[in-house]
Amino acid sequence: MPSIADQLSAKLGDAFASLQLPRELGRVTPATKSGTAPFQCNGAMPAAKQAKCNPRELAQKIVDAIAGDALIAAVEIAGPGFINLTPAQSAYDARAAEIAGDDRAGAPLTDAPRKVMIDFGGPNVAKPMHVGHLRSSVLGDSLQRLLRFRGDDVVSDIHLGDWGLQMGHLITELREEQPDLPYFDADYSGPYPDTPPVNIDDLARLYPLASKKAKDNADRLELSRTATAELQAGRPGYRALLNHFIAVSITALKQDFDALGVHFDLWKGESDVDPLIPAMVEDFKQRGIAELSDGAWVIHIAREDDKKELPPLILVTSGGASLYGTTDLATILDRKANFAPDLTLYVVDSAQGNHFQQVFRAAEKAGLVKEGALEHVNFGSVNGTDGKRLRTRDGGTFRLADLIASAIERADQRLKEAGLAADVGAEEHARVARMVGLAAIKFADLQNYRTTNYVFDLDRFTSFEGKTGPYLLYAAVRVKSLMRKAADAGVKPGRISVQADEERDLVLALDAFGSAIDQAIDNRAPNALCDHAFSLAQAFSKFYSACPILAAPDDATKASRLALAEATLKQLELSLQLLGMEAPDRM
RNA sequence: GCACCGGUAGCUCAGUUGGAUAGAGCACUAGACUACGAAUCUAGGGGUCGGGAGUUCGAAUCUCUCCCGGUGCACCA
Repeated sequence: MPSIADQLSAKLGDAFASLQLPRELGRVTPATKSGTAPFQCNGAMPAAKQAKCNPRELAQKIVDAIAGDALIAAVEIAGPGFINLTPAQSAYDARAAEIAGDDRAGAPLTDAPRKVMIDFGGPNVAKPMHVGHLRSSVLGDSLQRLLRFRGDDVVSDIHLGDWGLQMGHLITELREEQPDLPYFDADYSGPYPDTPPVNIDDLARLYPLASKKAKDNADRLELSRTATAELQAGRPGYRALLNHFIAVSITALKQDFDALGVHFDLWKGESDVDPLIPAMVEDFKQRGIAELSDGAWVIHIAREDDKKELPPLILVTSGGASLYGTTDLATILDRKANFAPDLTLYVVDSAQGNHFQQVFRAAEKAGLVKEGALEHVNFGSVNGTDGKRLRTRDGGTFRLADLIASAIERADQRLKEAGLAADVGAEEHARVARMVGLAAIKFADLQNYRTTNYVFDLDRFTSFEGKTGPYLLYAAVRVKSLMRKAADAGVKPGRISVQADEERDLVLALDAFGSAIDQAIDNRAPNALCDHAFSLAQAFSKFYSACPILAAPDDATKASRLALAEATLKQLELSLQLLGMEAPDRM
């Protein structure tokens, strides 16, 4: 059974179609104006414009066409031509029963599943993850959950940054520290040691050192460039080192992402597509896609109607090295061969807009993909309370691991202050603090539309009051507690009969689940689902305070209200899950 | 200079793709615990939607222009 809004849309669509007007104009949405009927249709006004007639008269014809329908209890025309709709009591009861009995809590599956590749996370082998990776990870993870839930075939790839100059930096800096390692001896014929010469802390230390030196020393930079080119040309010692770097890095990253509750299907990196590059470059040269310019092979991607001058994508540098545009193109080939996605989403910050425009155009020009099959899901920056990019006290970049740890610690404090999760044992208390801390930062991140820069304020995020992750967890925990009490009292959920206003409003909130998911997916922005989860929790709170359940006057009412509570819990937990959050049983 | 992303209540942010009197949370004011978890609920004050012009029955939303903040502009990723 579709949502009440969709059922009404179908009726109104029929009515518009019967008047030779576009069916889409019959779309019914929740009313924006409180105090009127719960649903509205605005289609009469654009239709009147199109048919050059009076909108109120046209609205009247629509109303006549739907007159007497069992689904609709009342219709009225208001203002310039709004059609306000009140569904029949039976529609609420039936829809509530449907949601209560549905594992998907009323959210439909897509009827046109796609193959979607989603590229997010994108951590760097050379550098520890920082705040910037938080948004990509949290947003990308929620998107993959949403797409899968709606029925698409999804593959996620972390797309590790393990190629290019940064690797040259690591190699040359390690060489300065430990020149006697066999990896640097060009005459050494192997085998190389199995034990890595560095740990994750070494990697985190070496890269900034080299990067800083190279910044004001051209010779030092050249050293790294040469090493990069040698690595890419296949120098065995450097390849062996690269493998160590990647292995050490992945071990650490897996811990971080497990802790964050974020999953990737593929742990591929830029270096994985290196074998594809020579043939790809050769193909581009032969087909005239790539051209020689200042000693470099480039792909011109500017178009005549461009408002700005777009620089070409550099495929091969004059030094013979490939850049990240090169590996991105090769990655598109690799994914095409292994998965053939209909759509690829790149969840990467807005600053890289130019780069993706270059890559997408180059890929289209080379005929690798259909137009529109690649999409940059861009997002804004994370700022401190001063409005500038989040920094540590001494001005350094904020490590993601530290950020998460402080959120969990703050959540722990909050729980203790409120006397929550007090009698569950130390281990369970720590588990609850983790869930609350992660919910705090994930919800805070996702509730903003992705392109806005948002202010990171841990005190606000970890509050149990207001529009926060912890509040939603609390709301779910409260319903769980209610369900246990009901079980103890022998009350069982039963047939739903919507009576009170608060019950009706709760059903209306439940009814909007599917459209919230659609909106989140269509905009590639889960904030629509955050809004839904919050308004559902609010609708439940109102219902909860206005409509006693276990103390209801009769058994039928108890059973009906308990069924509503159960349906709410199911949908709330599903929503949280799609946002990458999890509620404990008690806290 | 050019381009991209922003500018909405004191603060932090939504706004279903052009609809009705622009919403939420926090903060503030006043109420409600002999109460299924009051971390809740009820009511209230608070706005030149950055400025201006245009498109039309109707604009926070579309077009143009200007102002402010952030970001990016061939061999880093």
